Amino acid sequence: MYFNIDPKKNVPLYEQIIHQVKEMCAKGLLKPEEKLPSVRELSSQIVINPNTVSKAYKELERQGVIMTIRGRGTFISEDFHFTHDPRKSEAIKQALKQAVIDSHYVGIEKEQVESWIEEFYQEIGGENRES
Amino acid sequence: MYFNIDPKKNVPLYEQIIHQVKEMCAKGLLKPEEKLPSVRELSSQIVINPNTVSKAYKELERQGVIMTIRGRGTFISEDFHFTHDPRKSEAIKQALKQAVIDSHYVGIEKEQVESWIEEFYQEIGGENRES
Amino acid sequence: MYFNIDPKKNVPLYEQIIHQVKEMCAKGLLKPEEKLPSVRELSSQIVINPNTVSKAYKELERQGVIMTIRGRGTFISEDFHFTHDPRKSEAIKQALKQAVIDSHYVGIEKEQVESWIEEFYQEIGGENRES
Amino acid sequence: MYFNIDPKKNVPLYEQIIHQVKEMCAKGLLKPEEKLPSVRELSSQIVINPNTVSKAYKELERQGVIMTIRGRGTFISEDFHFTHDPRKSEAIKQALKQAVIDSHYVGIEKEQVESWIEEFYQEIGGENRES
DNA sequence: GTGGTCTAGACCACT
DNA sequence: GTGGTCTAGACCACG
Repeated sequence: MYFNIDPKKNVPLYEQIIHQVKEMCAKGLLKPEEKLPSVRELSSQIVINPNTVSKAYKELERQGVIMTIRGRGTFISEDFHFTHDPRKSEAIKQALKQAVIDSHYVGIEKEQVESWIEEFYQEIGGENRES
Repeated sequence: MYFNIDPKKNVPLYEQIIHQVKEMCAKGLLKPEEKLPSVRELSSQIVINPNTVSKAYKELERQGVIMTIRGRGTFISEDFHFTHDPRKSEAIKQALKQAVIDSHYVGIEKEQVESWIEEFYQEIGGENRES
Repeated sequence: MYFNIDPKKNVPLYEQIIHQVKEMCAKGLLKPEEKLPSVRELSSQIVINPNTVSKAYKELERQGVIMTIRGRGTFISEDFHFTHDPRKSEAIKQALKQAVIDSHYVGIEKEQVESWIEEFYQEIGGENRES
Repeated sequence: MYFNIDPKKNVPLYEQIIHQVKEMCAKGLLKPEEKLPSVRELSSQIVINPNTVSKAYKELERQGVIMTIRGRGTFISEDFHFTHDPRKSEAIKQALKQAVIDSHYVGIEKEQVESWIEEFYQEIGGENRES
């Protein structure tokens, strides 16, 4: 459970938390039913306001990635199932398109992008929670 | 020069303009030295505050994508060259990673992502301005 | 006496117990004077903190649904009578209104809601304790 | 746009706002594309913290009831479509069941409940946004 | 002007 | 101990 939060990034702190939790889940570093650090714990660990951590946890719960049990804490969902939201799907496609165009302007080759994609799927691979 | 701006998206309007200009350039729909609509023209065309268009143009100029000639108007740069900024490169890699993870949570298959990437490069295709 | 308690719900555990006891009473599955499991029994049966069960029993007793006889245990009241509290009545009306509005937003038809209501009253049916 | 918020209720303030907006929409008192009061406006009107109003608006947006346009304000969605979430559906059914059981304990007759339901649908009727 | 993010600190309900 | 709610007040990005 090591978080790497950077307040200098223009990505909101709570989103950085969301991203990292999802990444750790996807990579199998966090297993279903595993306990996450409590709001207060994590907030003091990464020196951030508890409300900010809470906001991230709430959003993760809304997405079905984690679940909270009253008085006991927060845990990785054991019964995650895909959303298949067409709006999100479209948003992701746009994000990919934008990344490709931006990469083109920075002089990154197509092969580089494809190898990155391959690399990301390697990291997830095999550990896929649905398998 | 058809812009597709949607104020309901959570992407800032000025960024949407930037994205679309860059996309059109990458696809060859806008050629070097081609004239862009004036701030006033564009702002009335897409019903938007002129300041917003101005902000987008300023940023595009800063990135070297377009250039303004006083009294003549705004044009696509003819001498654009890649930046190779390692920070931007890293940011793009992170964006790609996040898109891959998010797609995983929405139930999008690896093949779908790869086909999208291929599709985007097809669109840019032989029209690459520096080829 | 089968309880179905789910700590993942956002309904407090002690309220879930209260609901289920009242439901079983209303359906006639628990008859007046019938003995309830002791706090310890129930808390170990549904794997829950004894304090939580105790809290539920206290509230049920306050509402007159059950009664505790020191040294003998806890029993369903035989002399329950309606409260006719106008504030509770209003609260229930509001809850129903909210459920109707929410159902509308989820796309549930009026007929579905009415059939559910009918179903619930069927379950309570001729077993009404004061009939 | 009259809100009736009561801090003494045990329903959270932001939920009361959510309920009332949804109710006004369902009744046709708020039309699609209509502007809602700004966060600051509403918060000063009902003497509440802006963050609380913001939280309510965020949740309403998540549910697709309203939409926010950057720098312009918050508006009723014109393209609302049902969610058909089976989990929400089940939650609503449970809420209805609980209301029926509670009403039974307060001495409310079946006919009274049914007449309330009918009344609520009368208020919504005809003005249904999807018609 | 709009909403979005973050902080600091308080109080409460639940277990 | 846990998370949930609310307040007060600050700063920022966007239009």
